[in-house]
Amino acid sequence: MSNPETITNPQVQRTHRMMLDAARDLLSESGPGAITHLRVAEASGVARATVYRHWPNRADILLDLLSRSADLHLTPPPPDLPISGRVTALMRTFAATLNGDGGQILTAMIGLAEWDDDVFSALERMTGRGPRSLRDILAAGVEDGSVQSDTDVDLLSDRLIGPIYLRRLLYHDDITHDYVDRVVAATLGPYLLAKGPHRSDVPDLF
Amino acid sequence: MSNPETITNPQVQRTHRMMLDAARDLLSESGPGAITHLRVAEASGVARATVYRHWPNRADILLDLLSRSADLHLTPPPPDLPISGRVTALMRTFAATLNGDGGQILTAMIGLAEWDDDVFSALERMTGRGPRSLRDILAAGVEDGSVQSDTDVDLLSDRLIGPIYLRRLLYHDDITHDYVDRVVAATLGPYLLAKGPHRSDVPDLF
DNA sequence: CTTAGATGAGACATAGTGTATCATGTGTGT
DNA sequence: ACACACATGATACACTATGTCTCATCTAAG
Repeated sequence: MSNPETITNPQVQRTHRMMLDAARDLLSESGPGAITHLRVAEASGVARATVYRHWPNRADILLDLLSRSADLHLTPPPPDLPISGRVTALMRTFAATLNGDGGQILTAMIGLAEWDDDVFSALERMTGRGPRSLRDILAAGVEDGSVQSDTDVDLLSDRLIGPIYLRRLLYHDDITHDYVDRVVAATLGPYLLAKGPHRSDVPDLF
Repeated sequence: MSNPETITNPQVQRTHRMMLDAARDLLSESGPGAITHLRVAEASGVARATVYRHWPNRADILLDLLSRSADLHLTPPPPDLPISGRVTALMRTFAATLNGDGGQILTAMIGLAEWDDDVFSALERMTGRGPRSLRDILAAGVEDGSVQSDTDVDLLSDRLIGPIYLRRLLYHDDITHDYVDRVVAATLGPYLLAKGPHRSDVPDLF
């Protein structure tokens, strides 16, 4: 039961999904405070003890929800795009996740993670230290000479992602494509080396 | 009782402070989940009903704690420093707040703010949309010609603060002076116009 | 000294936690 | 088809916390 991936028993899968669906509804309707074993049991029609059997702690329910709904394992953009295009594409996808349910669950977990080490490590596993893909793209840029060679890739990644999180977590604003584009242009721009025709605008990917 | 500032009754002030002290201890020892009316009452020796009389909701206790302990109304640095120095000084002060108790309470409140509008507006009031002082400094820089005239001050402020929050909220890393300095150098640097001898390093203020 | 207001003490109904037991139902392998 | 393993349902229990209420007592201010 601890490894939901390896469960084949259809009975278990059925109840698990029923409870998760109920939990998802509770979350979007009334927030994370509404996610209790009791309410999930009542909302899903499952016995209360069964909810405890699937998730011993409340945080585990949220964790389970996040790992499913929030697609934080971002699909890497096509490598034939120029670096700036790949970075923009990745960050727009990331922004879309934050704008949706994922952002809500993520916010709740960031609060929980402050005092619960289990939640923190799970969170770290999912968010990564800034999406790894982003740093991979930047490193590839350094490799092929389109990004300055002395670039601190980790710091640049933080500087790209930081404003996005800030806007979502503290301002509660939707992260628009325009905002992403302006952050990328201002932050990544100075590190780009002219390779082919220089384009200050970003490709219209979506 | 709703306006703690206007209370003159020493009896009320006494019990209020006793409860706040107990709440502060509970928070740093066991996290925000430990802050319940019951525990605050027990830890402070005050009647349980009195705790409810001072703060109807749990979030109000955290709110009260944050508004006192977290010095988010940052003292503006001396105006005789160059812009880069003032920005660095302000951000180091800000980082120090986030590294301390303020960061812990802030994180808890960010989680609560997602579903509680009262908490959100209180949070917004305290954090501002990025510390106002920072944008004031940047605007002053544009004014006196030491920062490029076409600078988007709001965006630049986000890009300066974003990585700081990111490191604190998601990585749980202490925000070092070195980190602040590198963010400022990389982010603010390109917008600075040479005025007097250019210094890429930052003043050693602390 | 008197009075308004705050606190202390305790009761009450309700919600949620975490564990335990036992009967019943479901899936899997023989 | 059958038996066994296992998950679930139902229920009970002790415990913690919420939120409201009442009334006696204490404190501060006029």
